[in-house]
Amino acid sequence: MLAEQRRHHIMLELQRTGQARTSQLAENFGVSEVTIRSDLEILDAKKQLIKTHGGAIALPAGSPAAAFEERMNRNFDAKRRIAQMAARQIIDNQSVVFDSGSTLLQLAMQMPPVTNVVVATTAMNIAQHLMYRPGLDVHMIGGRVFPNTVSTIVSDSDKAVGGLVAHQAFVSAHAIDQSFDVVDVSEDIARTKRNLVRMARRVILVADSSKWDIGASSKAFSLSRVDLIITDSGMPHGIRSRLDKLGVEVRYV
Amino acid sequence: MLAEQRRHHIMLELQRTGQARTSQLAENFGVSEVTIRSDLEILDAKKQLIKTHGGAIALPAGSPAAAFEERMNRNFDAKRRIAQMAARQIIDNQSVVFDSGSTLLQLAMQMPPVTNVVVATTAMNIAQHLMYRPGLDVHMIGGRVFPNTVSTIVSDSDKAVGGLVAHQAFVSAHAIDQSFDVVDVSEDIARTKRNLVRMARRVILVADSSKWDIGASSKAFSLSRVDLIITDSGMPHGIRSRLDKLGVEVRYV
DNA sequence: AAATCAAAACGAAAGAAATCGAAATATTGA
DNA sequence: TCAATATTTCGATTTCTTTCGTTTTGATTT
Repeated sequence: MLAEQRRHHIMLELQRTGQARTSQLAENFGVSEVTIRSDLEILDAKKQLIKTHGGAIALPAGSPAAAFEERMNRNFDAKRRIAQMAARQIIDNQSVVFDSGSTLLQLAMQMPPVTNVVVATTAMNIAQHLMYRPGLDVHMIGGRVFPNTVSTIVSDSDKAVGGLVAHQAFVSAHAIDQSFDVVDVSEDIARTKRNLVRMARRVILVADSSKWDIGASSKAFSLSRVDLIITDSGMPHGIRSRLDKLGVEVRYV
Repeated sequence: MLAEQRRHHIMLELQRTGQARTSQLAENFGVSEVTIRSDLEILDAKKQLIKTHGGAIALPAGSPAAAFEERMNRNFDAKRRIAQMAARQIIDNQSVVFDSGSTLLQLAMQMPPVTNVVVATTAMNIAQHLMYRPGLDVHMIGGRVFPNTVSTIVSDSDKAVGGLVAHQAFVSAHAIDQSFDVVDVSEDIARTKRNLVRMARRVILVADSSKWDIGASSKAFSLSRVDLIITDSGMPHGIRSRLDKLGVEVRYV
């Protein structure tokens, strides 16, 4: 049986029962568990299922918002620690820009009490989390709404927040490729991140270690444009030594 | 059963009954209570439930969101009928602007299937309702976020959607005073409505009859600027006869 | 209020199952 | 055949789960 066909059958099984165990699938198809795991990883990357410990579960039915919630849980612990460290960078009387994404939502949820801070964001869920907090002035950056991340696509940063120049921008990465460029799945999203970066004097990148050395189609900006990288220490050794030589401040949590 | 799926089922049980006991869950899933407790701890850390002695309870409904729900239910039937009529004004290949508020959210929820329609709105809840719909291009109009209505305050319409000129604007009223001006509680909100109206060639006002002949501090715009008023017939007779003489098209639902 | 008691929760340690990384081997398609 | 892709093997690591003794909690009684 061809690999592609086997993956299709995995999807069928998953749609039938809602879950599938690695061990079970390996036995059924007569291949090793490692092979099944790589199948699941591929299907997960295509957002056709959600890989879990021991197997995989079907995507939550209906709302893609539920799917976002599920993805929020991935690498949750690393994201939380990264967000905690990032939150400490925010001080009173500052204006900050928040990108969208699960790590940034975590950051919003962990934000310490501050006074007179302006937050501008493209993410609706972040705006809704922060808008009731005292001491915060929350601005939604307008643009076309992108359902996957519940956030807006920004075409031109000048018009974004009336020419606001922020002290700091907190940006996440979908992936970081071999030449140390922050890349994303579409030019729209890449351009948005590029514009957010342009809005701030200091750029802080938050990225858990699963993002390193992965390619994607559209370049957003180079790591050299970043002032501080907050990540966890789970990336391959080669990456880490190159990163330390780059001259950008890196903090491992 | 996979661990991840068990946690999902715990959430379902919690949403159904509002609470769950550790002992009960352990028995149902056939695992030890320690395992259930670790599940609850993980879910608690993700703020999906609140762990208590003996089990867990569902998250309390957010108070400000609940207040909006409350407003939504007031005069619900009239709002729904008004929204239905308003929805019929939207046709293919148009661009429309939606104000925020409960009647407009109703309108978004009742929107018929259309193709190639651009919707620009200041209301985050409306944007989130519409963003998954095919045939729609949803734009969030940026600005400072106003918690009461979960929407943005627009300071300058020119910068709002890159100079978008819409075919129609659907605007709600907080109140309409004796001189037939649409008025609101703050200058910020009034200015926002004024800007939305300015963005469109045709203005449609949706207002249930409880809004008539009530004063408020800040004028948004005059009724003479409106092309079509959709309301129910519950207002005082004096108002209605004056309204019919105004020269603006009025539909009663 | 203070004392009491059973149920529940916690901590640590250990066992089992599953995953990951890397290198070796097999299969496929031009 | 060659190169690219798929698959397996194997040891190290992580995650999940349970057991058991101790501590905490919440309700009841004094």
